[in-house]
Amino acid sequence: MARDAAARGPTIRDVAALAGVHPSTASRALDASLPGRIAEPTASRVRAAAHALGYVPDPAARSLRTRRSGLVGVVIPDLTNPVLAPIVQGVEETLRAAGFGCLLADTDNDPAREEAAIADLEARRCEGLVIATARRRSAAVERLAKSGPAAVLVTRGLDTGALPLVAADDAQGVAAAVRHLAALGHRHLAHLTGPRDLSTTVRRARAVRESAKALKSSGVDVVVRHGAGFTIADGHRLARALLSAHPEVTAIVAGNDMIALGCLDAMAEAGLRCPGDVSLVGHNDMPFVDRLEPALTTVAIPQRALGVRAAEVLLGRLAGETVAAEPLVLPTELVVRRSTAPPPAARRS
Amino acid sequence: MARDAAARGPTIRDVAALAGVHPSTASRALDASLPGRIAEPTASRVRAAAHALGYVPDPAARSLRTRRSGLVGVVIPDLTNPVLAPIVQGVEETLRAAGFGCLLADTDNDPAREEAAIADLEARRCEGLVIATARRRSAAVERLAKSGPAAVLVTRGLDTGALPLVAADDAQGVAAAVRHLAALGHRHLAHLTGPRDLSTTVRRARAVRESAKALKSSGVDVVVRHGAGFTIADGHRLARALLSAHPEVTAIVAGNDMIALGCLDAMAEAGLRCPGDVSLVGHNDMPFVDRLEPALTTVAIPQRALGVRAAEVLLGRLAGETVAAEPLVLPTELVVRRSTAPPPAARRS
DNA sequence: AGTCTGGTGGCAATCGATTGCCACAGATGG
DNA sequence: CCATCTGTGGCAATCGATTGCCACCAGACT
Repeated sequence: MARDAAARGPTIRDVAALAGVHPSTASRALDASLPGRIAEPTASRVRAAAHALGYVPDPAARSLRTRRSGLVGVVIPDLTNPVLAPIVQGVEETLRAAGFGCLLADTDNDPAREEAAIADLEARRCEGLVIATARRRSAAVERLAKSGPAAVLVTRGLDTGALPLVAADDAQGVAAAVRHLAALGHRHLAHLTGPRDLSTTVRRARAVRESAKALKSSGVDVVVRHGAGFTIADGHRLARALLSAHPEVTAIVAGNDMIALGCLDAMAEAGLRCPGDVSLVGHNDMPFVDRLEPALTTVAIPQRALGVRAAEVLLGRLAGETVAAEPLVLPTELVVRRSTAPPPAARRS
Repeated sequence: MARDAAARGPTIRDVAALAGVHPSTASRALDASLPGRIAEPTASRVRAAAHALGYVPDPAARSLRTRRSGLVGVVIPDLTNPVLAPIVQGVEETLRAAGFGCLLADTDNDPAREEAAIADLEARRCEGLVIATARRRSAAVERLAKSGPAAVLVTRGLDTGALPLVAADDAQGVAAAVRHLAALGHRHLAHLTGPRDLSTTVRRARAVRESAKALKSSGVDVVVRHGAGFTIADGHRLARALLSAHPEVTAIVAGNDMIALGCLDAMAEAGLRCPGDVSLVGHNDMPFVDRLEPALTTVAIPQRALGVRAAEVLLGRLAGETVAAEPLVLPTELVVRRSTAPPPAARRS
């Protein structure tokens, strides 16, 4: 009974017949990019016929002929990371408004799955790719600069800069975080972050180092530690090790909010209070971190705007525009909440 | 320079030529569902040729001929609702493993956009639809029971039951919540929830009422209030009104975790402590509610499993199986954390 | 009056894979 | 020795929309 899926809809031939014209005329009449190609009386007759029949062009047939699929692939590392939701939303909304469909692929942070996902999306003839999973050097992603569909990276860029990147101005945000902590009186900072093969990691780590160096005359120093990933568990491990190895540290700048969450766990475990004993700054301002205990001070990135801009850059490329080689950098902002405070007086060195 | 996208890949004709066979033979040799149709030596020659050329069949051409697109549409109300992320992940992973691509559509909780999204997904010839946005009576969704691609609903069902539904056993979870509160000593409960046109809302509300009624002999009563949506703001409004109109209420069962968050805001505003003054139970156990202050007691639903099962049911339908008319109900579990406690003695009636 | 031009619309090829039907060869059996 | 059968592969139609090219017509200009 559920076999009647073969009920095919009307074709352009049906429309043409009803309107009393040739199929090619019907096709042109319905093509909005050809204004005036078909005389108005004829065109409106065709439109009326199409409407009467409920005609919807077959995308497969159209795609076969035009070599365009109307599809864009969106490759993300982990949908359950709340920071990605607004980004994907921005991408989807912008692309949909432009008539593209979004094929979603979650790689679970696995390079092998990323490569498979890109291959699959290519096989499906996506016209463009929005990639949020890129590692600094990734053969699969780099190849897209040479062949394959147009690709735009969000947040995570390539060392070679071979593909357009839309990212937040992490450096500025992180520098603000370091200055904020220094101004509160902290002198021994730590930066706990993710793996070195992600551009976000190195950008943020470099910014932490540089802004600490700029404050060296005030006695500020920083220890940087890299973990295997950007997860709560990674943050937990990193912070546990740090707190025992470097008891002098009174403030942590986390590589992202997930790591910050892990830091909170480690502090609780060690009997340290935040911000009483150790201050903490996150990164990304993902949803709900303002409702944590303590509400997290963090570097806010324009999540939705990142998605929107990435989609816009992609649309530009698809329209033939040449994109700037420089990454498109969107402003960040340090959001000060309750997880940062002056260091405990007793510890002050 | 970015204009060489016309570089078409090899076609089955090229493969056939290289293997020295007819294209139709090549097609059959590459079709895994036709074992033995082509003699093994020939078939392996074709496979070698395909591999050597890096042949990838053109989905448009295949789709045109076979009337199958390999696409499934996923319609969700709001990607930034964390409860959806694991569901979508489960759907995507299961569908991908079965060879389908996921076209994502976010409706922003807007029925008009839902209808548009469904129409678009149909126009793109999706073979199936996973819909998480259904209202109890929705012409656009109901029509899918009669025509259009196979559809499966997640979480939110239709009154008519015309489409298969995969949902959590809310009734059981909510009943456990009510019993938990009653056991703690609460007598005046409230249920603050979403709009009546969502099946989840009525399921949960009914379960609250019924389990309260079962405890009526113990003096338990409940007031139920419906809001416009399932957002934090809705919860906030609802709770503010409730707390002033019903000061006797000492425990709130929220329709979902977002509403619970809003309740927390309203309590803070009213100078009430949770759980000191008012206890609170959420629903869904979305990510991070265990890290709130206070950690939220909530009804956990098997989020990822819901997505997986929904995808499996859809795959079954696509394979021609007849699906049960009864909704597929997955077990829930009350997760007791810190937002529930005995009522303040002073208030006890 | 003849030719040119611009505006419309039709014709047919084309995109690439699939599949119903047919043909041929070799094997089997009567 | 012929008829039938089975296994293998080829032929050509087909899916539906698009588009390069051509044809026709009316009006305009010389």
